[in-house]
Amino acid sequence: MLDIRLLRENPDSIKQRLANRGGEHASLVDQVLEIDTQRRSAETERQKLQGDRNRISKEIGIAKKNGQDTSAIEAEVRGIGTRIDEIGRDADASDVKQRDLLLSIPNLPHEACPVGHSAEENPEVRVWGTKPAFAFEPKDHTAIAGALGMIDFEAGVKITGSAFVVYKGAGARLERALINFLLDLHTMQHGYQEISPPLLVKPECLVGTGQLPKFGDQVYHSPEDDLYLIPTAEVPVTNLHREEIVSHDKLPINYAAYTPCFRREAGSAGLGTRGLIRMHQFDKVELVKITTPETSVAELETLTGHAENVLQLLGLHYRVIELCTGDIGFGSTKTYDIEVWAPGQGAFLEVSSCSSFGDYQARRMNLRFKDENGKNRIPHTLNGSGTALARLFVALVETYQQADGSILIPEALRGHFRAEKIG
RNA sequence: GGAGAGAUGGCUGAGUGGUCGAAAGCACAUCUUUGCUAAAGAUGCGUAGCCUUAACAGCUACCGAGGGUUCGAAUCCCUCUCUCUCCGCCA
Repeated sequence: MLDIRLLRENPDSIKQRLANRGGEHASLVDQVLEIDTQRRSAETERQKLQGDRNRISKEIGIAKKNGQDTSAIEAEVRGIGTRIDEIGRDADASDVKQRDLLLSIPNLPHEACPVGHSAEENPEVRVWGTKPAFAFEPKDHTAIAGALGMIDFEAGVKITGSAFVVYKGAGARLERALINFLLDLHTMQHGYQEISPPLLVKPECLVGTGQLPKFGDQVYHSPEDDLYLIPTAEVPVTNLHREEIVSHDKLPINYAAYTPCFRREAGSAGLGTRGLIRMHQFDKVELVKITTPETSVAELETLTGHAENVLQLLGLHYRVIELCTGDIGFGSTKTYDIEVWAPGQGAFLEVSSCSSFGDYQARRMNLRFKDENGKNRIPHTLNGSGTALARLFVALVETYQQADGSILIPEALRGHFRAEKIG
């Protein structure tokens, strides 16, 4: 959520920066400002009337104590009360409307975020490693894992539906080894505290991180309980401190959480046609940071480095790209995507998206921190995948496939997998 | 699921219709004093909004949440949420 004061003071520069995202946001800004004017005038009027009522009511109390008749003055205050109700309804309605509008305006891209219209204009930041060479034609992960009995795509469809999958045997064990490897790396080497959150959350949490109200159709919902299945651990973990004022000496807060993630992927093309690449349910280890505004830019680099370290340790070729203003997410100010090379696909797959949200999420969830001077300020929130599991699985299987159809387990993972190869 | 108790400021805890945004204590901050590593005193010490300002100040709202009664609600009524205790059930 943007600060209404920023909008009041610099509406034109806000519109300009939002325009870099593409899409039509200027009229939303105008609407908010119009409502804001109405809201404030109603609010001022209401408060003046409330002040009148308080003062006169106090006089009634005193008069009654002195045994005086107060019926006339009571009638007067009754009239004020009616006015307060009327004006109050207007003020409250404007308030709700203003908040709704603010919640539907995306975040401002950071000054450092490259300006561009679409994914084609995302600059490549760096590349690590090289494409592995094969003495044979590398196979697709569905073929390799299928042959080894690691994944049963048909069973997933049978018990749930398309874009759900059943891991079996070495496949399930590889998935579990990866989870443990990632959690151990981030908690023991990178200094994150491990969190194991609920997978169902209240709607307020999704409002806090920005999925609601705009993207409700992408999230699974249980209407009986009004609970949502999390699309990412970012939601419960960032919301751990919703409505809180944390002390400055607690910052930065660093959390790592493994959870399954659930996404409806409504409107996504190609679902279920490419093995593990786009699923309704997938595992992910998520990194979340809450920082001071002064350190968030540097922390985004650190966070991205932690995610990259995963791929480096596993010996997987990857590149880092920065998303341009036309491609960054709704709440993000600046985003790096990490894409791992999958030889069987002949393509890079996005396994991590690392973003700084500035104060956008924190303002939505009323998260604040008390600084050294005792002032309440709004912290910055960041998150990044460290990393998504299904696509990491794909890259790993396709990169380490052998001519005989077996899969070599990279050195760093052997302690967790407890074997050197599959097949 | 059943029965009971409760929810007040960072914490403890008073307050059952009229200067209560809320006593007192603790904690915390600043200052003073004595002095020595502890104590005494003074002052300050919630959040948000509105209106203003150079700044201070002022006004309004908030005593779990929402609604109601009333000229006036922390206080009375209703609904909900949560916590605790006991019983039942369950992993």
